[in-house]
Amino acid sequence: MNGPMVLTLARCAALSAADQKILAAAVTSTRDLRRDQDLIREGEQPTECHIILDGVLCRYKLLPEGRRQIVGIQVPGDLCDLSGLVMGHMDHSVGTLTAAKVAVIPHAPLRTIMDEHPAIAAALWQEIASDASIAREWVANVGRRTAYQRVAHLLCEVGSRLQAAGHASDGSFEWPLTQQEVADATGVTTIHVNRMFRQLREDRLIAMQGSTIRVPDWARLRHAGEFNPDYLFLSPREQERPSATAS
Amino acid sequence: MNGPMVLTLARCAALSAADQKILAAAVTSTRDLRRDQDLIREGEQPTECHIILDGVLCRYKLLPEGRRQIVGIQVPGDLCDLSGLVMGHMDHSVGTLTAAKVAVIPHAPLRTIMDEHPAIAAALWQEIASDASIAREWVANVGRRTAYQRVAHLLCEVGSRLQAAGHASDGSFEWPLTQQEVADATGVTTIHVNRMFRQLREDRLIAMQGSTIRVPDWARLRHAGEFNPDYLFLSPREQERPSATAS
DNA sequence: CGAAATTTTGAGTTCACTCAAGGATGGTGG
DNA sequence: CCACCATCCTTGAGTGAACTCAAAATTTCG
Repeated sequence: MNGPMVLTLARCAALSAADQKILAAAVTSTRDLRRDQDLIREGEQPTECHIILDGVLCRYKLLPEGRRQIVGIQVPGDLCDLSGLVMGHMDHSVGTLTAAKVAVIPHAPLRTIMDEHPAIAAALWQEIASDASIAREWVANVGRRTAYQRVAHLLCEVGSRLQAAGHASDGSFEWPLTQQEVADATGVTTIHVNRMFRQLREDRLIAMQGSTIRVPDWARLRHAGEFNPDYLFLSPREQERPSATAS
Repeated sequence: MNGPMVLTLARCAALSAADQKILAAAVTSTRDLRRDQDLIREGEQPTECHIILDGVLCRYKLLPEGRRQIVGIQVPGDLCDLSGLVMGHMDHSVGTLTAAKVAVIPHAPLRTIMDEHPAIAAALWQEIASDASIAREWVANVGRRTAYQRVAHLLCEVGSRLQAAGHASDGSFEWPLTQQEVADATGVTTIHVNRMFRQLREDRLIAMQGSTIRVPDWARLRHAGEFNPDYLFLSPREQERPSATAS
């Protein structure tokens, strides 16, 4: 492995240091991806899994007439193609939203490790179950919330998860999505997303400078997006809410 | 157990007869549920799992102001609260859409069985992973399809799954949802669902008599709903498409 | 520095929503 | 067995949130 690889599985709270080391040892290589590159495509039958070391990716589906729906965001620490391991083929594609770096673990040794280390198997179970939970929350988000609420909710989720992954500080973080991508994630048009961002700015729920977003008052943004982080199943350590005075 | 219980796990294709017997032996009791009754509620920490023997249930989330989003449908053969086993607490509620009967398996013995029978553990993995896949397809459905397409898509999914569960014949099946519930599943209003049903009828994509729906031409309905069953991961045996001339 | 991608704004349109009300259906009890 | 009540389904008319089309301003990056 190239130097001291930082492999912090998102659900590592359930893993001992020894188990984490075992997983890290199974990594055969890393891959650097540029922005807007696919890691896997729907229908493919992958033979390896990927853990995100850096960068932000998304799960998405393509529909007729060029429509696209982003069905999930993946941040560092996430295992992004377990469904390929479990089901044999991918029901969706995974691609980058930013330049990214992923660790590669072939399926075969991973299966062996899971057989021999129940705690690791349990952590991977949780990864899949939390993916399912997040997808269900997204159904509710696009199904029953207004465009304004959907964008606020997405801001909360991405902010919380970047914070948990150690990529936010003091309520500020790099926003990894273009407005086109926010549109594909929330099921509205790009133009309308732009109007919602403007309104969120006017309402002082967010402040943007370039691609950095600052949230002056998380409680208000959470309220606006009806956001309750329970569905993310972040471990208590990660739960630390991005508060204004975290410092 | 009360008589010859029919416990056909939806993903039983992956299970030997012996393994199925082991699972069935873990069932401690059955529960009869009336229509519109909750099996589990969001936030609860269940100590047992349920396999649907008969009837149709749904996963749902409640939102402020009485809004509700149904995030999944469960048919006979489905294991409907594995997420409670894996994550400790429920991120959503599960309730009946029709009168139903479920088999109860306590968590503790189930964990033991999973440790000792990898094939059973694998089947449960697949159950969770397919839940996640279905939820992602639902995100795309409510996010990027018109009301007409959403209802057509739901008709296809429920029809296919009832068919796979042995509850449909010759392209006809009992439709288990009220229009209110279809609205909660597709993210539109009840009134608009009614108009979409009318249009589907006028377009000869479905025919209804009472709560029985007949689909004269599955290919056309699938096309209308952009429905591709791959995301359901039905086993080849169950894959048999409800065709017009199934007899 | 220039080309391409992204963001921003305006004007008009439409799909789906709200409000309102009548009709069908099915279960329950007298 | 029928009357009644509750739920569910159906339809119409007007409204509004989000969409489409068009185009300019800004940022990013080779």
